[in-house]
Amino acid sequence: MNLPPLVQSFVLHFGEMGRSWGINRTVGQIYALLYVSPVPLNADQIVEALGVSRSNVSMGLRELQAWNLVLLRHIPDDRRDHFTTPDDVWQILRVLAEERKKREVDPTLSVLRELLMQKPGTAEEKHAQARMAEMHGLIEQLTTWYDDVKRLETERLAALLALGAKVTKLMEVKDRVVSLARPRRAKETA
Amino acid sequence: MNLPPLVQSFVLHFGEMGRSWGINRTVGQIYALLYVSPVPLNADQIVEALGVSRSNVSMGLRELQAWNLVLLRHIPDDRRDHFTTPDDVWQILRVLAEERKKREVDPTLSVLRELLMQKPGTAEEKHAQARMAEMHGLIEQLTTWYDDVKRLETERLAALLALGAKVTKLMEVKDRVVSLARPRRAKETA
DNA sequence: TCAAAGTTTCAGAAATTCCTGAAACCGCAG
DNA sequence: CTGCGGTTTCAGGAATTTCTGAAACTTTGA
Repeated sequence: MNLPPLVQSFVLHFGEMGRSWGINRTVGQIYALLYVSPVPLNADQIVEALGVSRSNVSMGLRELQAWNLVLLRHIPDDRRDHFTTPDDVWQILRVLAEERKKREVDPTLSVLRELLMQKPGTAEEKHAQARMAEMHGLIEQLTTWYDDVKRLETERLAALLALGAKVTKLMEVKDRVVSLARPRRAKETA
Repeated sequence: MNLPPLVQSFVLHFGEMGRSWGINRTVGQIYALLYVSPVPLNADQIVEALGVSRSNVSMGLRELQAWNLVLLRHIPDDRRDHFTTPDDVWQILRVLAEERKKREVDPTLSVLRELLMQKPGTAEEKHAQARMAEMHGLIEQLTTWYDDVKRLETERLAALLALGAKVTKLMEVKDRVVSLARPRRAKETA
């Protein structure tokens, strides 16, 4: 591996991190390299930079494409494919969230749904099913929220983030306003 | 493996899922089993239920404890340790988020911070550092938000979730109210 | 149509991770 | 102290994943 030290540390870290992250070392390194590179790179340049085999790079790039984490760039007068990462980090975040959901959450959700359809035989199964229902409910809430939020433009999303827990303040205010606006009845909170 | 079919499917699914999830098959299975079990189980019962070796179960339980995903339960007049999962799914969610952050995000954040302190030599390094700064900024925003939100009680958190993207509506309302309340100057949005 | 440049596939070698059985360990009751 | 019920550790074999080099395939320009 022949890279400026700063870049090298970054690349190596991503390689290791990839592990706890569902992608392999090489894939992590390729991504990191493309992420910090000022220009799109072709496969051979990646081979050169990382010191891994050509085929390994090829497979890595395929995987990153499957994750929608790299883009193909055509350089004029060069037949070879060149690769970059999307450069807006928010965009990257969205892609990442979407892909992980697809891989880690959706399959579980569908298994749960299926199991919840079945008739429990024993009391034990009944209990198990109740627990599964709890899990299913939570995951469904989370994904609904996510589907909702992911549609926001970046600017609004950022604003929301910045607000953080203070949103609850906003909610309190709203509740108060609402209950002022119409005569108080029993405990009702919109 | 000798389990009611419903439970078995669930357990097997978690075993497979564990893969894309940073834990190994056995650990996933143990967790799933404890999650749906109506009573705390001891190690031998787990061995029996899953058909894996005693030592494998022992290691699995250790790992789950490291993740704070299982609880030790003492059953009167029984020397053996019994295990369950926390039963509030929201609680589980919190633990999970916390642990994953600790493992997947914090190390990256600290590497980034370190690399950002260094003086870039070449122009290439300078660009790389700028990219790292972007990434660092985003991650920091996200973790700040997370730290903020994780402190909310479950009820509020759920309310927030339910609101979903509608929060932005709330924000718009607020902006309008604020700008009504005081005389309009230049473009200022609190 | 062919050759050259580039890319992908794939079988098996290398590396890593997971799992097991045996042995060591621990705490306690007798 | 000793034996027992119980738990943990660990070396090495099994299984899985990752990586490589060679061969096959594709595209393009002449």
